[in-house]
Amino acid sequence: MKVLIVEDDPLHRSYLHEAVNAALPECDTVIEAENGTAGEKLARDHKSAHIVMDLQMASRNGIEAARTIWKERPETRILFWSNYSDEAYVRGVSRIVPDGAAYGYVLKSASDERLKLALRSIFIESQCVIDREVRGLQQKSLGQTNGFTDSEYEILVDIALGLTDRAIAKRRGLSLRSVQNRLQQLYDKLDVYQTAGDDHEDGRFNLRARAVTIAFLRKLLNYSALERAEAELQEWLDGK
Amino acid sequence: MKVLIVEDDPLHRSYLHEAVNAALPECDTVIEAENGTAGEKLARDHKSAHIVMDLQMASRNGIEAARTIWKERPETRILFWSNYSDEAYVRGVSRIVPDGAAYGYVLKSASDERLKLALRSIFIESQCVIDREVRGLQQKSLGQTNGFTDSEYEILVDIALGLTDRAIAKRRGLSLRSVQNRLQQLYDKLDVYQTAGDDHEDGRFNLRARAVTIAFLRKLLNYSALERAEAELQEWLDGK
DNA sequence: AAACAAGCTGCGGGTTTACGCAAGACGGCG
DNA sequence: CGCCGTCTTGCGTAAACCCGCAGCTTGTTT
Repeated sequence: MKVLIVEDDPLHRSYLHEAVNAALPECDTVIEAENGTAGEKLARDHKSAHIVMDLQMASRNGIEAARTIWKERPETRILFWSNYSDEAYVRGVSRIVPDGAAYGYVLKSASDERLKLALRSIFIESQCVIDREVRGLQQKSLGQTNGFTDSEYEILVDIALGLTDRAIAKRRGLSLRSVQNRLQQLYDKLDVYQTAGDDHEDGRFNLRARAVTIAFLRKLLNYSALERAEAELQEWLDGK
Repeated sequence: MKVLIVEDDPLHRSYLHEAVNAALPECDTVIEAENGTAGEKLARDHKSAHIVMDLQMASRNGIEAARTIWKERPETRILFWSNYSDEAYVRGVSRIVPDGAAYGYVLKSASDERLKLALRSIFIESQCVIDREVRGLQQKSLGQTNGFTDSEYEILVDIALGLTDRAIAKRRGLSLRSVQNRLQQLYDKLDVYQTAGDDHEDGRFNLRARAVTIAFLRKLLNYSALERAEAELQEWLDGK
């Protein structure tokens, strides 16, 4: 059995290496990559079936890498090992995991024991292991209550990118009014009004900008999500 | 000699601990804190004069902590040890360092050797040690060319928070038109137009939102800067 | 089939933004 | 002192944004 580790930080990488050795005696080879790009390449070359991967990496982040890896071989088992449980990450991962694939999401703050258990569960038993904290987010995020629909999230990303209503309409194939409808819906859910008007007339917020701010503060968006969205946007722009 | 380490990540913390021991034989005590709040408290209790600190921490980030520590005892020597050289961090640090204080900014990607050297330079020789990469940013950031004035940065933060022109005017004691002037200035510097109109009429951006996006992508803003700004805003709002 | 909820769309109007134009205000400089 | 560059402010306009109202198209429920 072979395990591929994809992780930026040398300290964390060697820690993972040890953890893998300790948890999986049946594993005879461990290979390492220090960024997403290298990770993809190694996964392809070695036909890796077992991967442990960080989400936040400079060159090409974990979600990007995982997507292309899973596209090539959907049965690959991936354990995401991340510092954060940003809703943006959780949503990003949920979007790309293939049907029936075994994967895991464990926080770096988890104990050695938990990490080892997760390694065995996923790689040996093919079971999904999602950190409790992440699980909670996932439920409320994908469930309708208090969560955001895909279309709501989509428009959130669009205004975060700085598109005008008109541009969004064109991009998503909607009328201007529909875009604005969705915006209102979004403003509602993000509670932009509460913080906005308050009592006085003066403390007003710019709804559109404020929505993005709140989304950021709530980690519904983060840098990596923005980066990804920006890349998609450019792609779309080039395709006229 | 006593050294205080303030760092989230246990692995990095113990690495730092070892590095300090190796680099500073004259150091007899090392104490550790795992977040900014605890760091402040320990610094106060122990009257720490030598601190190594991460910037990105969950509970209270390094900049916040450093500010209050320096406020109480400006001669404290602090070495910032960070993963990133976001312009937002660099600017944040430059703002709070007291006149003549010895401090350092070293990236986590630096070699053991560099870290040890920095430790000795700052704590023993009272010299400032700024990572080359960070230094570059600092120069161009604070120098006028291609850098952002304080007033430009200020208004960038304000729109990133989602304030309206009117609210900004009130907050900063300016007229509406002046606020809009500064916005235009900002749009210019951020090159919002280039990406905006391009050729066609359709691909238009919402300048205000786009400026924030670009600032984020360029790491002129980041989560921690936003968080800080939001806290200041709330404070201002409460003070009517 | 009728009833209903949910989403898309056009219309209209009130507000906010973006910005050109031009008139002061302030600080250096020859 | 007068000249000049930078910053501020008011006026005015065109565009973009926010949103209530109402008519339509769906898919779902009873």
